[in-house]
Amino acid sequence: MAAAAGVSPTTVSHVLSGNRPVNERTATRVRSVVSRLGYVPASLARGLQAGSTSVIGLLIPDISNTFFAELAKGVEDAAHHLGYGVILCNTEFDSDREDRYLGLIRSRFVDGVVYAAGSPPSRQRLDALVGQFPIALADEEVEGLGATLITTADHEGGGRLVGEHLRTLGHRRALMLTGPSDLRSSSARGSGFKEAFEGEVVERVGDFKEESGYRLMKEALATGRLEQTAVFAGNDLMAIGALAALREAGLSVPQDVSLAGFDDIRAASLVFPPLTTVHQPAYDVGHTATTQLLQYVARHQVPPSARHTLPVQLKVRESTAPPAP
Amino acid sequence: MAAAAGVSPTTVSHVLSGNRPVNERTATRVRSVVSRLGYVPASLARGLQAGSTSVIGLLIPDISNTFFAELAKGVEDAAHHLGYGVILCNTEFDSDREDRYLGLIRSRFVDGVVYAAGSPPSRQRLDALVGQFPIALADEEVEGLGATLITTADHEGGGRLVGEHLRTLGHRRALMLTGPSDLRSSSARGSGFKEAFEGEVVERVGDFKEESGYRLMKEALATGRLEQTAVFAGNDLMAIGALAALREAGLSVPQDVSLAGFDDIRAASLVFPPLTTVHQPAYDVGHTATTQLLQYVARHQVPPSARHTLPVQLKVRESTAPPAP
DNA sequence: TTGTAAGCGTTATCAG
DNA sequence: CTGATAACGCTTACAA
Repeated sequence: MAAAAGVSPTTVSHVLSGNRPVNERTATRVRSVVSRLGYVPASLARGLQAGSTSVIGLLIPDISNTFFAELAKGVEDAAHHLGYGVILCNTEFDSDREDRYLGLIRSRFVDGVVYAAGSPPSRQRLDALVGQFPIALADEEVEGLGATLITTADHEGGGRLVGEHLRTLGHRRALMLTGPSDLRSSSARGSGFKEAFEGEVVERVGDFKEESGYRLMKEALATGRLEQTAVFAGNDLMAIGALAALREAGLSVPQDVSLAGFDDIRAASLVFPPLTTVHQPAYDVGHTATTQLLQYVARHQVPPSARHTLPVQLKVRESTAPPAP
Repeated sequence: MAAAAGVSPTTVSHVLSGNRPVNERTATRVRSVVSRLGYVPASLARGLQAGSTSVIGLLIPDISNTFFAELAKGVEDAAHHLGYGVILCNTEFDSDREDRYLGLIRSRFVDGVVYAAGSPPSRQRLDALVGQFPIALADEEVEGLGATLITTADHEGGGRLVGEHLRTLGHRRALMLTGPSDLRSSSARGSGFKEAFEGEVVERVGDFKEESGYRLMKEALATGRLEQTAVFAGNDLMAIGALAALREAGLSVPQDVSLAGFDDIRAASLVFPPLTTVHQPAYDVGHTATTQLLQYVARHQVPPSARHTLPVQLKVRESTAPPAP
């Protein structure tokens, strides 16, 4: 490239970066050759020299889950806006896969990480990174981790909103279909709910997947007549599973039983009946986490501890109603 | 690192790569230092030396669209399986953004690209790349592009399936709410449909977004009584929009009008009534495109022209029925 | 205003 | 069996 323009690589570099003045004639000549040849500086070489890649990693368990897809969009938007690329690390809840990606991170292919795959086995793996590498936890916090940026929705507040809502409607006995008990997001939803509901709550533990909502609901139904008048599912996916089980059992929502979810994924408003749920700002979580992270990454600093809790919103739709008399 | 183990960098490299025999004692010592220090070779330096990054780019318009999210998952799975990472390039249908990402590609940050953002303005931008850079087109082909790998679902066949289905039910007049006319996928669905339907078809052109389905349906309804007994939307999103418009107009599906979509996104089976649609193997499209692409990338070859058309499947649900007598 | 040379952290080649 | 050296393609002192 330099040869083609009859100048040194240095000059080409400076023409392109504007890092030092270049004679206008020379610059023009260089630019014309650059565009004729379609030359673009090799980002690897540049990154090696600069000690940074302008790319961040996004670790999530499942990109086809609309919640994470929204979050990913927020991350990508923020990153793009600040001049960073995003490398997609889909773990499928698989620890081998997560390991591989953590390796990629430690090989300094990325300048920072937005970590949204908070399943517990991740902890030890993360430990090695945190404090030495810029990480922002999104959506899920990881217990016992050192200094980190944390951005989550207000899970506890959301649970509280649902609890109040059902109590106000007149429900006194509720069934909770929770997510994994070792996830803070899951337990926080539950504790918020129980605190506000004040009535009798029976818990069944699932895993945030649709199938577990279905199965748990089936099990609850199998014991005979359902004792509770309301069901609070740990997330919308589980609620949708529970809805199917309820329908199969000939129970109608909300006449026979009220049902509420969490997340407000797109499907929640599409099912019949549309689901009462807690809107979680997935996009904002991703966006905020990324903006926070990059603020430090750009200055070559390891981020400090800080927590951002984003507000949630109760969406009352048609799946909840007063209990049958 | 090398110093800490008392050997040369060369030896460290060989211990880690296994590229040449190393004395077992030396190797053990090196490995212990490696793990104590948590050393991982810098991928940038490695990539610079090797002339490849083991990362591919995935260009899509919108990761929060479930179709693309599924496709992305297929891409990521295939890539991961073959030892590649995926960098997420979400264009938001924005050409500036696409340009930035194409720049990233031309800077050789990636070894290849899966391109699934086939909006027409992309063509000239792609031209500069194709033939010099490994690209696989997924889901959407771009007209007039040179040698490329193309993987799409059988859009035309899918349209045909819907056409036959509606004709068999007894419909003779249909309204088509199409996607952008300059997308092959969209026009192919339409031509397949018209060919098989054999009846009278009125077309209205939208843009594959939910809102356009709603608007187009509204417009059709505004002209007075709907002349057609069946509506074929270019994709499920548009069908869901149309469904809302129909509902608002007091028309019920499928009693008053039959409605079919395309894609079989998750929401399609969740809406009420569940949508008759064409299942498009989004995951497989992504997976196939990536597998094909990497086959050449791994050998440092530019891929030849080849086309893979993946079969689609008609999912008959409750939104279609014989026309009212 | 421009060029030369060092160095970023690897791996391949060539020696020993 | 192991080490020195060059090279990957850039950017940035340092020189001219």
